[in-house]
Amino acid sequence: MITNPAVFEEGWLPRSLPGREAEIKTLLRALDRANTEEGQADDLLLSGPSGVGKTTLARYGLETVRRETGAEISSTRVTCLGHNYGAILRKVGKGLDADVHEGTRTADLVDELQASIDKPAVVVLDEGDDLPETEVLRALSDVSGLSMLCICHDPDDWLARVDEPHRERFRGDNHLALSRYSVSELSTILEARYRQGLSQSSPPRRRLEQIADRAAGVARTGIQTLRSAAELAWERGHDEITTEDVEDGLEEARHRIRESNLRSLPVHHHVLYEIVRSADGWIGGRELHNRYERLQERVYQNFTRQPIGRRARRTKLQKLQDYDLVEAEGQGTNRRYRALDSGVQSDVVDEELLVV
DNA sequence: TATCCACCGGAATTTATGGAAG
DNA sequence: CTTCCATAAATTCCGGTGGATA
Repeated sequence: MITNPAVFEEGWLPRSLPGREAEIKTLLRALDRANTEEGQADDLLLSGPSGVGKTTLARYGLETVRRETGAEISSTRVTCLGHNYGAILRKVGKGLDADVHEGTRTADLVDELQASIDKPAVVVLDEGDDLPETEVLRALSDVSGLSMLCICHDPDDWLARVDEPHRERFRGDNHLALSRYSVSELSTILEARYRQGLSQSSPPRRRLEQIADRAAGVARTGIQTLRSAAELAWERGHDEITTEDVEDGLEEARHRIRESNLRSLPVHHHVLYEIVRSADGWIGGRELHNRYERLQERVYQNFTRQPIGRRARRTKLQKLQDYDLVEAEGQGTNRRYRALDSGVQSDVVDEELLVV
């Protein structure tokens, strides 16, 4: 039975990060430069697939350097997704308690930031893949005492969009590329969560390894699977988590993650997703577009948004793949799509509207 | 085999929108 | 208020690819 649900929450900060020793060392060295005469930490790029602990590592590093060196470093985390230059800088300002308010002009934001900084500050720019312009990086790097910790999925793609002079700041030791965990590492992580969130007794290592293996080294999936599996074991009256609990727990965990992914997307994605899902199996590009065009008038009359063209639809379909909602295979005219979990359905687009 | 057609996705270009300036 | 501007989103354009047809 789960005694401490907080252990399985997204924002839980563990006491240690097994399997990330080398990365922590590099991270702490970069942050520790705030304690030198420069009074500013090194800029850093943190990259890796989703769910492997990029955000957690950043938080851990900041906590640790504050605790171990007694350094006064202020920090704030900003999610870049869907925000522009002004919005991001305002969030940074508010996060660092700068004198930034409604009336502050965008042009004055950098000055306000500079004026309010009296000790080293670190801005964590999360979800950096969608950071639209490099203008934000340029502006923030102009502020002395302030450094950036950028988080993204694909470092090559991210670096390619950063202009040349800034690119060098995020290379070599200033780029930490996190990979998925090994089964042994993730098992150790799960063991700690088990002890803190479930029961004092040590769980069977084999079961934890099974979860780690099924989660393919993705910590978020593994932790959520452990949570669901434990709940299922309790409901089913088992003393211990069984293989079956793990398999069903994995499904539940994936289902939850996908539902929350779909909810975060706008209307067009929902329309396309529901068309793919209603196909009940693979659907070719040609038929997908035909259905969209046949249904668009009816489906979109409930929304302010207008239907989009074919090229834009492909972009949305790519996003659905990135969000683990749809898979695609084949090239050219051969390409086809399929919903990964047909149980995940949109609460925005009514499936009744899709009936041909 | 040669030719045509449709789809994919990168890149360039245009359009829409929201905020700031006058 | 209107005009101007910056940015994100959508469209247009195009080379690559694969299936169909003769």
